Amino acid sequence: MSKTKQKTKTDILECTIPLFAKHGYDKVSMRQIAEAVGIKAASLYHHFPDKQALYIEALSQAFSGHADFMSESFALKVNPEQRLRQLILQLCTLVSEDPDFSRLMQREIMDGDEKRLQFLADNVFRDFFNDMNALCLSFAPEQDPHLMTVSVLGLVVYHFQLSPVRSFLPGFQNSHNDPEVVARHILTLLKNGYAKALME
Amino acid sequence: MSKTKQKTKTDILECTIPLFAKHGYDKVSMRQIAEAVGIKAASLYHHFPDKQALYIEALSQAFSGHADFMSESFALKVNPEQRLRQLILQLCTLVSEDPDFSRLMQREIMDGDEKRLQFLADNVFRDFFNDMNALCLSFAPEQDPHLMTVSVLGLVVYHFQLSPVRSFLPGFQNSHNDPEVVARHILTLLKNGYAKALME
DNA sequence: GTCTATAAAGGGATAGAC
DNA sequence: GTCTATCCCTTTATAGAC
Repeated sequence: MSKTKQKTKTDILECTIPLFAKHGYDKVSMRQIAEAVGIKAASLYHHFPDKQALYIEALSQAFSGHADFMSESFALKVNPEQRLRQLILQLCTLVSEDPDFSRLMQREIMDGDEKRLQFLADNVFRDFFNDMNALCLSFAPEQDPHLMTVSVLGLVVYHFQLSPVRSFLPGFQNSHNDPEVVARHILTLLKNGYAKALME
Repeated sequence: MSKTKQKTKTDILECTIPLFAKHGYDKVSMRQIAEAVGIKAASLYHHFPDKQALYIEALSQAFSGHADFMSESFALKVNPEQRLRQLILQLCTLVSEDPDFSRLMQREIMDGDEKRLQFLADNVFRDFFNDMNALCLSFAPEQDPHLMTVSVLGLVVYHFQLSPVRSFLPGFQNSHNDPEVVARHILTLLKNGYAKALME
C-alpha cells in the first residue's frame, strides 16, 4: 500500500524532472505533468500539496546523487594533474549526458530566490567546490582558488550551454558537442596555463 | 503625432526590457508592463499586435548596439595580446554593467526556438564570433578557433552568471564581482596558456 | 491614443463519488 | 488512489466609448 504510493510518487517525479528542465516552471502545467504520468491532474494533489512542493521535490531528486558523483573524482589518490584531467572529463560527460540536471541548475541560478540558492549551494555545490578549491590551489597556487574553480566550471558548462546556438555560429563542427573533444580542449588550455606557472 | 506614438512605443520598450530580463517571458504580464509604463494593458495593443511581438521588439532593442560595441574591440590595430586584454575587460564590463542584456541572452539560448536562435546568431553573435575566431587563431594557432572562442566567452560569462549563488560558496570575496578583478584573472589564465604555446 | 468592460482560454486547486 | 466535475483566479486579447 505504502509501496504503491511510493512507486507512483517516484513515477511522478521522474516524469516531472524533464518537463521542468525543458520548459521551466511556468510553462509546465499540472495537467501536462498528469498527462505525462498517465493520471489526471487532481490525483497529483494526493501526493503533493501543491505545484511548488512538487517542483522542489523534483529538483531535489534531480540534484541528489550528482553531488556525490562529482566528489568521486577527488577520491582517488593521484597527482593533481591526473585528477584535474579526470575531473574535467567527468564534468563534460555529466553535463553532456544529463542535460536535465544542467538546465535545472541554470534555471535555479537565474530565478531561484535566496532560500533556493542557499539549498543549491549547500546540497549540490559546497563539497564539490571545497574539493575544487583545494585542487586548484595545488596546481595553480598563485591564483585565487575561488576564481579558478569558477573558471574551470565555466569552461566546461558554457560549452554545453551554448550548444543550442552553436550550430549557427562560424566554425562549428559536430565534434564540438563531443564531451571528450571539449574536455581535451579545456585541459590543453588549462594545462598550458598552469604548466608555465610550474616551470617558473 | 507619429512622434508621440514613437515616444510611447520607446517608453514601452524601455520599461519592458528589464522586466523580461529579470523575470522571464511567462512571469511578466501585460498588466505589469502597462503599470510600469503608466498606462492600461489594453493600450499596449495599440502599439503592438500581441505579447510575442512586444517581446521580440524588446529583445531586438536590447541586443542592438551591443553587437557593434563588441566589434569595436577589434577596430584598433594593436598586437593580438593587447587586443585580447582589452576585449576581455570590455566583455567583463559589459556583462557586469548590463545584466539585462546577459539575462535576456541566456534566456534566449535556453528557451528560444530555432527561428529566434537564428536571429540571435545572425544579429548578435556572428560578426563578433568571426572576429574572435580570427583573434584566437592569431594567439593560439594550434587550437580550434571555435572551441577557443567559446572558452573565452564561457570564462567571462560564467563568472557573472554564477554571481547569484557565488556569495554562498566557499572562498567568495566581494572583489570576485568586480569586472576588473575577473578580467585580470581570466587574462592571466589564458596568457599562461598561449604564452607557453608561443614559446615552443 | 487611452480608457472601461468583457470575452475566451487556461491555470491551480478542491469536493466528493468510487 | 484515482476519478469527474467544478470553482476561482489570472491571463491574453478584443470591442467600442471617449
